Amino acid sequence: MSVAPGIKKFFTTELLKWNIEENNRQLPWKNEKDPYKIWLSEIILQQTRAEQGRPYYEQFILHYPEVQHLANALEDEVFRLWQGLGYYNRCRNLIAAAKTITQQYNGVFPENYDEILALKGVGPYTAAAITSFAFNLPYAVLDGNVYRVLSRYFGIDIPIDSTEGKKYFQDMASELLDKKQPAAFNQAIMDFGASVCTPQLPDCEHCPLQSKCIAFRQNMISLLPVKTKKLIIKERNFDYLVLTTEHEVYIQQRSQKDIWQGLYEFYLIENEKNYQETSIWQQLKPYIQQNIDIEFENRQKLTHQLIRSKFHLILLKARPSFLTQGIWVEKDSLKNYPFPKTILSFLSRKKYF
DNA sequence: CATTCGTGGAG
DNA sequence: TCTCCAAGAAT
Repeated sequence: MSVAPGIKKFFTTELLKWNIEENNRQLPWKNEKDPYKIWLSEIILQQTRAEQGRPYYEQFILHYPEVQHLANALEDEVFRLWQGLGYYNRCRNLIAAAKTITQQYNGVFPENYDEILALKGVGPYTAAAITSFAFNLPYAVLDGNVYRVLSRYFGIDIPIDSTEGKKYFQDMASELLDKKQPAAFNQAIMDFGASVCTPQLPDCEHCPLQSKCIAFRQNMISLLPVKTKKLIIKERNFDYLVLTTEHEVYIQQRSQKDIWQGLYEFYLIENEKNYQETSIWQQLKPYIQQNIDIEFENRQKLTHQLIRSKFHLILLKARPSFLTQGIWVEKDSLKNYPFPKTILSFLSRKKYF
């Protein structure tokens, strides 16, 4: 890192000063020292805005005040609490890690970096956050905020989504880290990125780092950080057969390896121009009492996908014998199962359920 | 190493 | 309506 020492010193000093003066953001996990609660908040906050994650964090703490409560909970119940947060693999890993801590570590949260990193769902960022916040160990966090702040202040145009960029910025963050107060430094740089050095329209006017910020001086703020990869949006068409009998509905749990893993849904036919030409429809035909075609349709824009879902409400005379992968549940008990937003928006109309 | 995983806020 | 992207990790 060929930067004048004075520039680095200025960065750390001003950042910590800013943190003391402007640290008035009231978030429940702020200044928390319990590693369990820090871990929980960090998993919830991965790729998630603080205000979106906050109510989930509060519910989890309420239901599972200690790690063994989480480890012993029913999986569907935990997924119900996670419902709506997205990235459901985090939830599965959360449960797995809770079991590891409870069983392998006898309920005591491990205190060193490598053991914490080995927990399911914990990567370099989360391990650094937990060790620094809970135990004040000198590990520098590297998240979206840190990439942005460092790339702008030091004027680095190495793509942050490249292998080279990851190593470069991690080394830089580690070097800048105030080893005497890693918790405060990590907290400061992330808060600063979230509230001053924001992705769009950063508040350069009131920025304490402005005078030495390369991006500001060279009018490069909007160009940094650099990313190379472009998002490719995949389009998918879902036809949901909402199979019902008089009192029951057929639902099935989504398998791994795809979106919404672990959540439930109705019988799904994907990417067929006409669902009534499928073999499953031919099998269903003799059971059908009433078919309300395309009762409800919606589009869900995901980060990497555009999903168009059509819901076909179908009343059957009886349970077909060939549907074995899912379960039949009382219409009233649907609220006990976790569903993706697309399904919930259908259910929320409460016209039939 | 490139791809994939949700949802919602903001401009 | 469209785009970006958020306290990243697993595969």
